[in-house]
This record gives sequence, structure tokens and C-alpha cells, in this order.
Amino acid sequence: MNDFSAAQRSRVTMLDVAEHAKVSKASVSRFIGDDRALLSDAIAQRIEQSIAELGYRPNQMARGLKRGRTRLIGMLVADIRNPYSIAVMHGVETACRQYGYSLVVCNTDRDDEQERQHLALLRSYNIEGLIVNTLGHHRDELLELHREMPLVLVDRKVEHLESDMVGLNNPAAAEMALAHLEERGYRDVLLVTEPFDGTSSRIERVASFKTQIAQRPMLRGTLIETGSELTAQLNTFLDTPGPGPKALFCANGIAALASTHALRELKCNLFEDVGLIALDDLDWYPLVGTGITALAQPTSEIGASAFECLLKRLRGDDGAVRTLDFSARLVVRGSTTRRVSV
Amino acid sequence: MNDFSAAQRSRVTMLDVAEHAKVSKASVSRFIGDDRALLSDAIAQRIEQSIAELGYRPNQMARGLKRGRTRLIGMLVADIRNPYSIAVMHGVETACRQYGYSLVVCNTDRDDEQERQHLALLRSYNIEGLIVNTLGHHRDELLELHREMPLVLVDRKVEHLESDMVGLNNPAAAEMALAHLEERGYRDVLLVTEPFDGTSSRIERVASFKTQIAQRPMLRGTLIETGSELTAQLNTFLDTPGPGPKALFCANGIAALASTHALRELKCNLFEDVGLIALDDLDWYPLVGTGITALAQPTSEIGASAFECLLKRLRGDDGAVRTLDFSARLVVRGSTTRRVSV
DNA sequence: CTGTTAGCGCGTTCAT
DNA sequence: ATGAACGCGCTAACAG
Repeated sequence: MNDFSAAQRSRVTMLDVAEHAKVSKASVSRFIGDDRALLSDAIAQRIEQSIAELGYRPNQMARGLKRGRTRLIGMLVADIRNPYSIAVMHGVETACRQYGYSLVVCNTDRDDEQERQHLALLRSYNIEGLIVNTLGHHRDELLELHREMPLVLVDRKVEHLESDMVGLNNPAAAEMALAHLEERGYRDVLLVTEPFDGTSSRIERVASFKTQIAQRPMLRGTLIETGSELTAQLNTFLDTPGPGPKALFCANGIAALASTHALRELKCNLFEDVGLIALDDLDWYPLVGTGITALAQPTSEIGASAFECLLKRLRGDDGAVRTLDFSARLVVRGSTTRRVSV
Repeated sequence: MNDFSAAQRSRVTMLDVAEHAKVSKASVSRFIGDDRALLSDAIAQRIEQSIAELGYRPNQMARGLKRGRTRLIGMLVADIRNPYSIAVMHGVETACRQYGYSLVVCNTDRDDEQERQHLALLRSYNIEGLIVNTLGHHRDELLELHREMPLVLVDRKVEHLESDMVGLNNPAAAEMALAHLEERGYRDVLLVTEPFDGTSSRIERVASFKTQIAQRPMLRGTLIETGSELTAQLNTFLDTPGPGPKALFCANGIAALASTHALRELKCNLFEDVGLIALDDLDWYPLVGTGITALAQPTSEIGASAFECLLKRLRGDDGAVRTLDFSARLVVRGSTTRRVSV
């Protein structure tokens, strides 16, 4: 039927419109662009008519080639299946659209080689700015790109890369978590984090946790990483006598998922045997046991801010590097409500 | 410091490489493209050297402009926050990369106007093919696009749009669900679906459900939609005497989330008072109550197949329209394991 | 206000 | 095997 392969799919071009309306290409270009004011009503009418009749759509590739402005923003995401990333991405995309930009998302699946390839790719498509939510190995490529375009980091810093950054105020979040746990009567807290891989937010959360523990003499703090040993380690924590009621602090949604899985394997009575507070607020938190208490991140705002940072730079802002730290919001559910002992 | 605004960010171009290597642009072009075989070793060496030294990257925009091949695939998604969409998208992206294509994703947030805008956008960027996972209003625009490029539907059909389609074998899935429920001793089944909005898969699932019920004299079947009334309607279902043990069949992950929420509000004992089986298999299903029995969709395969359909067409396949129906896989958990009455 | 001209970066005939 | 010249679709100077 149709042949989409070698044949140039002949689309209607600016020249077609110009001829149809009996004007020059320049006039059509002005009509398309921001110079419509310069056209006489008569001509504008004819052009509008022709565009409608022919179904003309300007070719962004060609526009971009000429003007150097593609209206494209790139986003590099470490793990597209992490709900946090999706939520932020949604925020970014909404902001993009609002300002007439489009978003090209590249998922690296936590793979360094893919990160490299995607960076080259985004560059080859002449994106105007880049949002990075990966570990940012390949520093050289990032630096090179940063010389060509503005760049903003989301959630995770990249060493030796001076650029705008938007994320969570991790020390404050850790403080909220431990203050809440202490107030609710928990005394023995286990931080569950994904394995250390250099992710700055992860490191910050652990450091902040330790700081908080040091400042709260009533609390004891311990730390484990998710992985094949998780269930066993959790078991040890639960079995070891401590200074009082025990609770888990999961450093993100993935850790919360893994921990809850493990607790179930241990036949734990959710959440009477042990309390739980988790960073991120996922839609299923209310459904597990008596509900999981969360520290929600303002993901939409984070995404929108990331784009706005980019936009400012695109518009010529040469100011100093900015860091935006958003605050988490405490959502109390059953997992930090201790049952009064009978 | 840097100025990213008006200034043309001067990137190294093919001409730069040519001059540096003291050859013509044509030779560089051949080196970049598929004609490298035509070059003498000496020249190829020099070009390779120059490219490395200058850090040259071909401009995909310009290439696409000339050859009509952008190596870009577009995907229109109704709801980026639906885990199903994400999973399929991940499958598509993986397949894309494997064949040297990149994916541009547009999220419509279930909004018709956004669908229209995104379609225009994708077209303006000269994508080579389109994957559609929306309601597909704006039939005219879709038809027009389909004349220009191959198109494949995912999960939901679009009326009067004859194109390849990949999705779930819904009748078979409904059969699996009801056979399982019946075998497990449930007799009174309530189908919970999102509101009807024309989504074909939704309609098919409901129709298949009714067919199955008609063929199973031991079962009684009822139907409700998610929404503000859900909890009340669920309550009615639970309170109304029926032919035997009651169970819910949730038509997708969203319905499962909403239903579980409602059951909790009703202080239901999950899942002793009522059974539950849900389409889609989300990572939190095992964590709720005794675990939610699922009919998992092979989302990666669905995504990969969608891309492969496109690829075949791009390579000139003019054959008849294809429809690929994948089968669901039953994952039994506690929610369909009835406790023996004491 | 409008048309003419000259590229943007690249691929592709043609010659040589 | 290599280079010169033209054009992809469009915008930006410059005239008029």
C-alpha cells in the first residue's frame, strides 16, 4: 500500500505554500515566525488560507538548523522505572510544554556505557539544555556539553561539575524523620538504603542520619543496605535487644519496597513489631499493613524548577551557580503509630 | 561566564574536519556514513584522526534534513504515571536503541488538546514512525500522519484507523481470571473497571467478562466503575447476599489500587472477606494483605513488538495489517486463597 | 511591507 | 578514489 522506506515521504513545504499563495517564501516564514506583524492583512489571509488547505507544518529540523534553536530539552534518567524519576520527569515535561519546549528523555538503566551513548545522542540532536539525573560518570563528556549548553542536576550531584542543582534538603528530611520517630516513642532505628554507588543524595541521607543520631542521646542508630542479605540483616536487627521500640527508616521508595518485602518474609506483624518511615510517598504506601508513614518529596516542583533553571540560563542569566533544596512533607500513617501495650 | 542565549554555540562542523584533514567534505561524509569502504586507508586515517582531535559529532538534524531519516520514533502515551505505560515504554526504548533509533515520548495526561499538539510536534520533528497508546481522538490527524509514516497501536484500538496493533488477548485473560476464581470456590464476582471512555481494551475486558459469566452457570457477575462512588458500591456488593463466596476482578492496576483503598476503608479483612484478582502485576501486589493475585502482562515484549512492527514497515513491508495479541500470565497469591472456614 | 539572496550542516549526484 | 557543486527546508540579511 504505502511505501515508507526509501521513498522520500513528500511533505508539503514552505515553498509549496508560497507558490500556492503567490508570495515569497520569506513572507511565509514571517507568518510562521514572530514577524507576523510585518505582514499586510491581505497577504496574511492568503497565507493562512494556503497553509490550511495544504495542511502545511513547518519542519522543526530545518528551523533548528538555521536558527540554532531546536526548542528541545534533554533529560538523562538513571532509572525510568523509579517512581521518583517518573514524577520529576512529569514535572519537567509540564514546564517544558508551558514554554514551548519539548523533552527528549533518555534512560540509562544505570548503565555507564548507555549514559555515554545517550549523551552523544542528545548532543547530536542539538538540544538546548540538559537535565541530568544519573551518576554522571563520563565527567569529561558532561563538562564538554556544559560548555555548549546549560545543565542542571536533579537529586544527585556530580563531582567537579559546577552547575545548577535541584533536589531535596536531605539533612532536614532526616531530622524530620528522626524527630517524628523519637516523638512516637521509637528508640532503636535502622536506616535502610540502597547500596552505595556514589549517589550523592544517598550519601547525604546517610550522613544526615548519623548526625541526627549523634545529637539524640535517646536513640540508637544502625545502617544496612538492600540486597540479598537484607532479610537476614533485618532479622538480626529485630532479634537484637536494643534501647527500646524499633523502627526502620527507608531512604527511598525502592528501599521501602524491599524492606516491606523482607518484613513480610520474616512474618512480621506490620507494623506492631516494628515501626517504619520512608522517604518518597508512593501510591501504595497506604495499603500496606496499617499504612506506611512517608516523607513526600515535592516532585512536580522539583521538575518544574529544574526546567526553570535551564530557562533562566538560556535567557542569558550568567549568575553564580544555584542550588535549590526543597523540603519533604511528613505524611503520618499507621506504621509510626505504636499500639499501646496491653 | 558562558553565554548560551543568542550566541550560536559554535560547534565543530564537517567543514572543520575536512579542512583539518585536508580533504573534501564529501570524504568526511563518506567516512561518517556507510560509504567508508570507498576511502583509501591513508585518507580514512587522517579523517579519523581529525575527528578525534576536534571532537566532531555529526549533526543529526542536518542529516535528517537531507536524507529524510532522523532515526527518531515517536510515542504518544495517555498517562505516563500508569505503570503499564512505563513498562511498555521501557520495552520500546530498549528495542529502539538496539536498532539505532531513539525515542521521543509525549505524554498527553489524558487530554485531547494535548494529544493534538503533541501529534503536530512529533510530525514537525520528522519522526519516522509512531507508537500510539492513547484514545486517538483527532482521527483526522492520525490518518494524515499514517499516510506519511508507519503507525502502531498499543493496548487500545482507534476506530476507523487501520494499522498494526499490539496488545493483550483480553478474552483469554478474562477466561483465565474467571476459571481461576471458579476453581478457587468463588461464586459471586464483581468486575471493577475504570470508567468507560472509549478505551478499547477496557471495553473488551468487560465484554469478555460478560461472555465468561454467561458460560459459567455457577457464577454470578456484576460490574462497577471506579470513582467517588466506589466505596459505597463495593459496600453494597459485599452486603448483598449472593450465590457464594465473593471476589473482585480488577481490570487493571489503577482499578486494583482504587479497589484496595476502598476495601480498607470498609475495614475489610484482606483477603478473607473477599477474594481479589487483578490485571497487571505491580511490584507492591505481594505486600498488600496476603498478597494480590495477578494476571501479568508481558509489557517488555509488547513494547519490543510494537517497535519491531514499525521497523518492518520502515523496511518496506507492505503486507496486511497485523494484530498481535499477547497472553497474560497468572501469578497466584493470597488474595485468591480462601481460608477454610472453621 | 515584500521579495531576493545567501547560507545553516550535511548527503549526493556528477565529474575527474 | 576523490572533489566540486547543488539542494534539503528554513531564516536572516539586504534591498526595494
